Amino acid sequence: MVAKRARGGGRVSVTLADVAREAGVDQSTVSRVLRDDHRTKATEETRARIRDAAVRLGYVPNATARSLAMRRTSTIALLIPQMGFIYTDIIKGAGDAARQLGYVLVVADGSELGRAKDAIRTLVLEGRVDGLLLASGTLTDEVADDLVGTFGNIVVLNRQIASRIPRIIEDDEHGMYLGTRELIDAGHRRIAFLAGPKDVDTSRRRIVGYRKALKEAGIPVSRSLLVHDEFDEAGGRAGMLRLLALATPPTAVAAASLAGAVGAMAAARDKGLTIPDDLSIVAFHDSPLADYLAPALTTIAMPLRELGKQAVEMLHRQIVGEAGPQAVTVHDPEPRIIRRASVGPPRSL
Amino acid sequence: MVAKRARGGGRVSVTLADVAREAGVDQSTVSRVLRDDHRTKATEETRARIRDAAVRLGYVPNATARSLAMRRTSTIALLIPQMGFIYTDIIKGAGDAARQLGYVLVVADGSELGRAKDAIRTLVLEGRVDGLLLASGTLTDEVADDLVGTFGNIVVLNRQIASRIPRIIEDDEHGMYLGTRELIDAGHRRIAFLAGPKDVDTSRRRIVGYRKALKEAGIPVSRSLLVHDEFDEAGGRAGMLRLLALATPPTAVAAASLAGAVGAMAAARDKGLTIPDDLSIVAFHDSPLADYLAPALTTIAMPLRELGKQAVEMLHRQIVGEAGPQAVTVHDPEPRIIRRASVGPPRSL
DNA sequence: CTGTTAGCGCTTTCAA
DNA sequence: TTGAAAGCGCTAACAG
Repeated sequence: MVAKRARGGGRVSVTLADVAREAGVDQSTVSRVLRDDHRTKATEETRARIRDAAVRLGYVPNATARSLAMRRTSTIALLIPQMGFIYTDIIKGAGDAARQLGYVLVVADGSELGRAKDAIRTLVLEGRVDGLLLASGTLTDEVADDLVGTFGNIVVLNRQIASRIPRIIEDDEHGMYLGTRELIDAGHRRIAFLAGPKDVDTSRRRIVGYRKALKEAGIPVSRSLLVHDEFDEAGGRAGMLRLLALATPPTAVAAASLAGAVGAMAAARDKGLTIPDDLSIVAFHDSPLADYLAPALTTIAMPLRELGKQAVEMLHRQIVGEAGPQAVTVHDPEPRIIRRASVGPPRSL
Repeated sequence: MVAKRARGGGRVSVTLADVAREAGVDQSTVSRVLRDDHRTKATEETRARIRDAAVRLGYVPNATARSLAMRRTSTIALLIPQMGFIYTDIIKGAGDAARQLGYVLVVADGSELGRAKDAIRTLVLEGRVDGLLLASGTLTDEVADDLVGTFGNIVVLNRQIASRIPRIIEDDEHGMYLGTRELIDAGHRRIAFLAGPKDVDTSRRRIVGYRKALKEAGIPVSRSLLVHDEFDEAGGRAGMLRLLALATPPTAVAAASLAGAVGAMAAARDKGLTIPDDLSIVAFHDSPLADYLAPALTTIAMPLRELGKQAVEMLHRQIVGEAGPQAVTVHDPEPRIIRRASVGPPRSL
C-alpha cells in the first residue's frame, strides 16, 4: 500500500513511511534529510535517493503530526475586533516578522470568535497556535482584568492592562502631542479634542498628549472642548455636532481616530463650514484614503508596521521562554505629521 | 506525575490520561464522555466523576492531537489579497456560517503568505486547515490556471476560472446593470464606466451589466467612455482624469469599485466640478464610509455576507464529500441601490 | 551515518 | 457500559 485516502477531495496522503519504503531507508532518516537536520550528515547518495522518492511520490509533510510531535504549531494568531484602517499595517508588520521567525500568521476576527476569552481558549489553550496577539479593541476592561489568571502565550497590543501580560503600545501620547502642536503652530488657540470612548486607554493616552501640547503653549484646556464618543465615523460626526453647538465653537479639532475625523468633516460640512477656512482638523492614524477626502486630511502617521513587528518578536520571546521587557512602547520610528490640506490658520487671524 | 511542562509560558498540560487516572477510568471512557459521544451511554455516576476530575484538573482538549487522530482540523481559512472594503462583510458571513458548521475560520493575508500557491501548500496540503476560501484578488490568471492540477478542498470566490475548482460569484452583472440604470433614470445618456483592470473577470462581468443597461435604453456604447485602471483610489483618480480630458466628457460615471469612486470624486473636485451638479457618480459595493463622503455616495450594495456564507457551505460540502453545484452565483438577496447624494440630473437638462 | 524505539494526545475499533 | 490496544504522521533520543 502506497497511500491512503484522506478526508475530502479524494486526495491520497503520502507519508514519511511511504517515502522511506520507496527509498529503502528508515523513516527517521527521511525525516532528518527532508528537514535538513544539521545534526546528521547523510551521504549525498542517500539524500539524493530520498529526495527523489519524495518528489516522485509527491510527499508533503503533515503539519498536524509535526505539531503534535514537536509540541508547537509554528503558527500565531492576531485577534482583531473588526477590520479597520489601522489593522492593515499592523498585519503587514506582524506578518513579515512572523514569516521571518518561522511562523504562519493567521488573523481571527473578534466578532466572529466571540469575546477574547473564547479566542484564547479556542486558539491558545487548545493548542491551535503557539501564541496570540490581542489587539486592543477586542478587550473590554472586564475581559482585560480577566486575563490576569490566564495562561498561554499572549501579547496585548495597544492597551495598558493591570495584569502581568506582556504588552506593547504605540506612543499615543507623543503622536497626539505632535498633532495638537500642528494646530497650535497654525495659530489656533481654541482647539477641541474628539476623543474616543471614555474607558479606553488609547483614548486616555491621546488626551494626555493633547493636554501637554496645550499647556506647553500656555493655552488653558477647556473641559467643554473635550468630547468623548466612539472611534468610528458616526462617533466623530456626533462629537463634532456637539462641539459646533457650543457658544463659542473651536476653530480647530484634533480627532483621536481617522474614521472620527471623517465623521467630523461631514458634520462640519453639514453645518456649512469650510475646512480649513472655518475649521482645521488633524486626525490620528494615517491611511491612503486621507489623500482623497475633501479636503485631503492632515494626519498623524503612527509606526504601525513596527508595532506589529515588535509585537510578534515579543510573542516569540515568550514562546521560546526568552526573557524580555513586559511592556514596551514603540518610539522608533517617530510618529510623523503628514501635511495635507485640512489645517490652516484660524479665520479670525 | 500529573502533568508535564508544555513549551513556553511554563504552562502545564493536562491530558486525557491524567483525567482518566484521577477519575479511575480508562482514557477512552473519558474521551467519550467529554465529547458526549452518543454511541456510548456512560453511567450518570461515571460521567459525573469524569467531569469532576476534568474540572478539578483544568483539562482542556488538545486540538492538534484530535486533528491528527480524526484527520481533520475543523478549521478553514479565507485568503484575501489585502484588507479592503468588501472583505469585512465577506468575513462576517463566512465566520457565521463556519461557526455554525463547527469550524474555526481564520483569515490569511495574501501579501503575507506570498502567492496563492504558497498558501495552498502551507495551509491545505500540509493539513493546517480542512479547506480554503480563495478570494478573487489573490488570483492572477496565471495562478488560476495553475490551480487546475491542485488537490485539496478549495472554493474560489468571485472569479470564473477555467479549472474545475468550485467557485462562487456575486451577480456583478446585475449589480452593475442596476447601478447604470440609476444613472440612466436620472436622465444621463453620456455615461462613462470606470472599470477595474482589464484581465480581471469581476471587471469584465461588471462591464457586461453596464453595457446591457445602456443597450436596453437605446444608448450607444462608446469605446472612449470605458476606461480601465486599478480598483483602488489612485486608479479611480487616474481613470477619471482621462475621462475628463475627453472632448465631450461624460455627465455621469459608474465606478466598478468604491475606492475607485472615491478617487474619481477627488479627480472631479480637482477639476473644479461639483457632484452631482456637473457629474453624477455611482459606485459598486457599499460601505459605511459612503455616508460620510462629500457628497454622500450612491452605491450598489452587494449581498457580500451571503456570498461568504454560501462559500463556506460549498467548502463544507466539498470537505465532507457531499455533491453540490460546482459554480454558483448569489442572486438572493438582490443587489440594491443605496441612494445618497451623488446622483442627479445632467446639467444640460 | 543510519536504524530502532518511544512517544506527542487523541479517537476508535474490538473485546469483555 | 467500560477497557485494552492500535494508530493518526511525525520527531527525537539512543544505539550501533
